[in-house]
Amino acid sequence: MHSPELLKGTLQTILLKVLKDNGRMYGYEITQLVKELSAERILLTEGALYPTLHKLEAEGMLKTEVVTIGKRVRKYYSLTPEGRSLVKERVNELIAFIKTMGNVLQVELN
Amino acid sequence: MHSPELLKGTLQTILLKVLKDNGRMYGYEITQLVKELSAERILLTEGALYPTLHKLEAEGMLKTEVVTIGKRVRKYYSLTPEGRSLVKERVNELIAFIKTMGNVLQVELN
DNA sequence: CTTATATACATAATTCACTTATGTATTAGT
DNA sequence: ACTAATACATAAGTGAATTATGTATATAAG
Repeated sequence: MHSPELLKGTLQTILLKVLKDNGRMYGYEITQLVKELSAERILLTEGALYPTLHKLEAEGMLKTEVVTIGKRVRKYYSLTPEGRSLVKERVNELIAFIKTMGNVLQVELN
Repeated sequence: MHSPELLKGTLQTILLKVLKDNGRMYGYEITQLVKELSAERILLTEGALYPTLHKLEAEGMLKTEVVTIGKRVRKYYSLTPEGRSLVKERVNELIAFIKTMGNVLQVELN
């Protein structure tokens, strides 16, 4: 498990990017995918996940579609066009940040 | 300038690593070096810098030496042996985190 | 010579993205 | 029948940062 402090500031980027790569997904599904992609090292908490999804939706970055499976409700999220621009921005920002850290810490990152 | 949120959790690592690479340094000197190494993209604020240096000192990771230049006081910081182990840990932790992010976001980091 | 900027430290108040805790309800496995 | 997994949501609390403020010396510019 990575230090939660390091995770700070990366949650929006993660959500937007997995939605870009995988089309529409629902909250719980995202937690499972991120868990898998990170080899158990990033375990998204619901207290952070849902409020962030709601926020991105309120900002018009995500749109939702509620689907009922039996008696169970799933809320699918997908990117809006504005969300699509935001992903690129956020991912580039993170890559730039990581490169800067490489320079400051004088380490190779590959 | 990088998003301050991304910086969170990296400050201790930065301080420890520049002290490891450059021997003893004082606070203001660290801010200038980090500014230079990051091409103006990481500007350490005093409100974060000094309390963090004090905390690392209190934990026995750093030792200090006060030097008077004219009427000006400088507080030099350097790593203790325990600080030296901590740097390695912290840098490895950050590298691991960055690799995980690369996997989750499916991006190349070099 | 005086005014602004840079150097150099320090700490208190505030912010905000997260964690932790709690709640509700359905579905599947044993 | 019970437990764990699935699936959502929100309120309370935390802590590392930002912002603001304070003190003081040194230097450059006009």
